[in-house]
Amino acid sequence: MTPSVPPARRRPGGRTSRIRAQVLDAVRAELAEHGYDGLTMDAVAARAGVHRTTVYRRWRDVGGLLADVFEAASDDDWQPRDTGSLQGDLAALNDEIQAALTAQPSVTAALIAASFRSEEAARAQRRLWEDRYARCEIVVSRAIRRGELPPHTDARRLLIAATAPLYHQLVLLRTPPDPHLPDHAAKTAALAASAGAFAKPPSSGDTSGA
Amino acid sequence: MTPSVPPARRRPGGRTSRIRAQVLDAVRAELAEHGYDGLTMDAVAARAGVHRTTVYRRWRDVGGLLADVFEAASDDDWQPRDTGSLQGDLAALNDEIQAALTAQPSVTAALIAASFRSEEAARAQRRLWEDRYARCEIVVSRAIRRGELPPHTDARRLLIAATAPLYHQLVLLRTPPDPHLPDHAAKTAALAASAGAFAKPPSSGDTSGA
DNA sequence: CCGTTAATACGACAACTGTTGCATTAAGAT
DNA sequence: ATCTTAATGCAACAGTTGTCGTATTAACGG
Repeated sequence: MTPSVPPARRRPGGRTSRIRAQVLDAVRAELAEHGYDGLTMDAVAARAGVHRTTVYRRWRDVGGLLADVFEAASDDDWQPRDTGSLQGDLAALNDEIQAALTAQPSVTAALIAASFRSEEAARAQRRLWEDRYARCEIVVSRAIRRGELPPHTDARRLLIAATAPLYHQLVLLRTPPDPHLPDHAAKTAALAASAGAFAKPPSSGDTSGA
Repeated sequence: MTPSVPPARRRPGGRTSRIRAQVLDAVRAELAEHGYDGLTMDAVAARAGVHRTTVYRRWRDVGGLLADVFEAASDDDWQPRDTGSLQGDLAALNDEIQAALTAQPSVTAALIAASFRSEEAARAQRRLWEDRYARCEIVVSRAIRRGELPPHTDARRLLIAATAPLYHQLVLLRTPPDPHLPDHAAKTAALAASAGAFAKPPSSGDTSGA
């Protein structure tokens, strides 16, 4: 019997995948245009040129649509820039975040907002965050290798400390973007990090790095 | 201290205010029970023991209900604790935030999530954030008075740096609560602050604080 | 090529959402 | 106490949302 086919689609042929692409494009477009509130199953189906029942049966509800969009979002080869310094890397990262969140319209911001509408979408989004922060950890290991940071620095906490203020201002507080904030948050986090604020005990059995 | 009558209600008598209280209680209860998605005008009216049309006419939609809840939330005398040190004050603040966000069920978390559903609710929430962060600025001025911080420290940025990681983890990333995070984030922010990371140029015409 | 059947389209339907006109209740004024 | 009318209750309505049975299309296998 089938050795390791993904448990999913039994007929992933041309039409099926074409309709998926049409529908996901429609979701992103509706999100960007009308925000999370304009995202109705009906509008998505109409824009995709597909019948309502097709969308209902394959994706069940708005949460299913969003989850699939998050799924598709991981399929890229993004990685953080290498600027040669920790502060520079964090600032470049923050610049990207600020640009993505303040674009008009911003699919990113709409996706974050929309993820509160369903548990399924929230799970998919959590996986995406996890993926992105994992890819960013190389920024920290590079800094350790350069001697900018003590070994056993907690990469995740440092990255969150550096990026959280941006999300807080733009997503939760919804204040207008501050052009200095990306640099400032990066600088603050780098300062605290080099002072050892994110040191963690070496994980047992791992006495010397690499 | 309300010398001028609010320009609003032409008949704020017993029944009107009683119904408002019933409805807002119902909103909070529905939010806590079923989250933002269970918050329907119909359910609120039913729980409040009020007719649907009454809710529709007075609050128009879910956004109006939420905005009124945010409005009512400012009517308290909350203020940050005074622990004697900057780090202690920030940690106490973070403990409160973490407790509010991880309560089961958490009205706070539900309100944040729900605020993405309407522009009106978002505005009301922005006013509430502004009010809370303004009340917290005394933490910074106390620290300056104690000599823990340089004068002209940017209170808002410091407070956001200290609290943002908590919101990021619990609201956006939705990771399980870390019991050490409140203290750690406070410690990190206090460290950066005392190193002058939040210094700002003295505002013109304000040469010496108070 | 043809047969099988998963995937989609279609149309009808119940349930829910929000609106409107009118009747009823009670707050504020005389 | 009585009057006025703002606020609420009531019932009927149109539009929307989600579901289901069935017909049609096209992907995969021979």
